[in-house]
Amino acid sequence: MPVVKEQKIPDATIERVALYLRPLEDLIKEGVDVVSSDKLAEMCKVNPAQVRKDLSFFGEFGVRGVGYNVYDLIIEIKKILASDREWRLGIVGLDDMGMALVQHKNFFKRGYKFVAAFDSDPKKIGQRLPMGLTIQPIRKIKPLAQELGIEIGVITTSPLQAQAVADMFFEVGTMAILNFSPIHLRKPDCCLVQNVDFSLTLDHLAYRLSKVIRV
Amino acid sequence: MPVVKEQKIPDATIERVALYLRPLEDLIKEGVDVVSSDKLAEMCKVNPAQVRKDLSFFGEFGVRGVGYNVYDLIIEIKKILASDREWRLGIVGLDDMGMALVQHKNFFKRGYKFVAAFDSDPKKIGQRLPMGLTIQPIRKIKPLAQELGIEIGVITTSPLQAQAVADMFFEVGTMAILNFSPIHLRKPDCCLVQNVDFSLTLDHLAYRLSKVIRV
DNA sequence: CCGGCTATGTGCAATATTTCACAATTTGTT
DNA sequence: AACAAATTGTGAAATATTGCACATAGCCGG
Repeated sequence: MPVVKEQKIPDATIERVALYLRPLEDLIKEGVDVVSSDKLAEMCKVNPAQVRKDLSFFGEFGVRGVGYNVYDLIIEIKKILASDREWRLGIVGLDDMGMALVQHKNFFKRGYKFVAAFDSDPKKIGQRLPMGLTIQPIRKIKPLAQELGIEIGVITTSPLQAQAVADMFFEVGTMAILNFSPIHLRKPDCCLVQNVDFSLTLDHLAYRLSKVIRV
Repeated sequence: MPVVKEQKIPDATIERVALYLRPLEDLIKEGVDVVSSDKLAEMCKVNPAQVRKDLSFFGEFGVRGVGYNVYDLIIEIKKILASDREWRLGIVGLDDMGMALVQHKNFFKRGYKFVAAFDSDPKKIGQRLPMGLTIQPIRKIKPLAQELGIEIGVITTSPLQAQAVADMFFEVGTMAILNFSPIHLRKPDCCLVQNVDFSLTLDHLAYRLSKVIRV
């Protein structure tokens, strides 16, 4: 009887559980339908006990002596992550980064669907995107976010505009922002902001590289 | 007498130390030249003791009763992260994502310099980029990476090409890859791969959002 | 239907990270 | 020169995460 325990779930666990998804999908493609924690752990370069413990936070998905049914586990993980449904995204800023995100095929596959696109550049407004969207002016963010039920706002504007754009989303009930702009966004307590900062990623890589080189 | 201790430094510490950099640079712009761990912690939404402990892994940079000199601390953090020098990057794949990265101003400011660009699309080869680079064919990766001393390879190709491209870099001594392709790259033990996967980021955000909504 | 085999789920120990709390040090004031 | 105020650096406690090790449970062959 799988029961979700009332317990604090480590952030790292959520991250790993999301990570398990892609290898599992690869297994499906290969026609494999049962996988052990050992196998999955090896594919993800983590500890097998960790895989089992991670999953056990959310229920009992395996069969002792056998392993996990790959298909079922994918379904369960999607339920856990709330990615067993469609999420409606709006994007602001359609320079190269924005265009790259809008066309990103994995988003669509995983149920992340861009339902509106906004830019402040008059030259861009009115342009059709490959995905069938038309670029809207910034002033349409509030009405459209509300009308279309945008749940996640993706911001790739300059840092100068980012806060104002985020505030517009917050005002009409969009509670999550994926922020590519290098600025710390102020936000209401109930809302979520997830920053993506490639400079930080490169800083970390450079740090590790400098250690390797020195050795 | 600042001494770097022989001790394992948590990954999270490295990440936070990199994070401290931007607020510190903001302080410089505002003309502030001394900052306390409390102030810096507040700006970064972390615990003040954590700021002090993080820095203390690398030396003693503050003055008791006073705080940290902002300018000096920036210099020290850059030394810590090995971002007190130029890093030479090569990028493979110049669709929107690649173009966005090449033009990313923060990279340049932080010393990350693209010295070559490669693509497999014959239509793209020979094109000049705004940064003064000319797009080269894939077969030039090995000679150019070697000749130009590329230290970090940035891969934004399709997953089908990513492994082959990574291998070319590894073969000529490029020891770090920043990988935007949704595939787990095989690598020699001495080399580093840092993956960037927006689907995972969105999965995590959607998870947190679903908790907030439910409450 | 029993016994052997296998791989999960989990209590507990080991490790790692964060936070507290305070001694140490500097500056400024009388 | 002594003292008050401020803020660092850090040992030690508190908390969190990871990994081990094994009891438990399902499967299969005879």
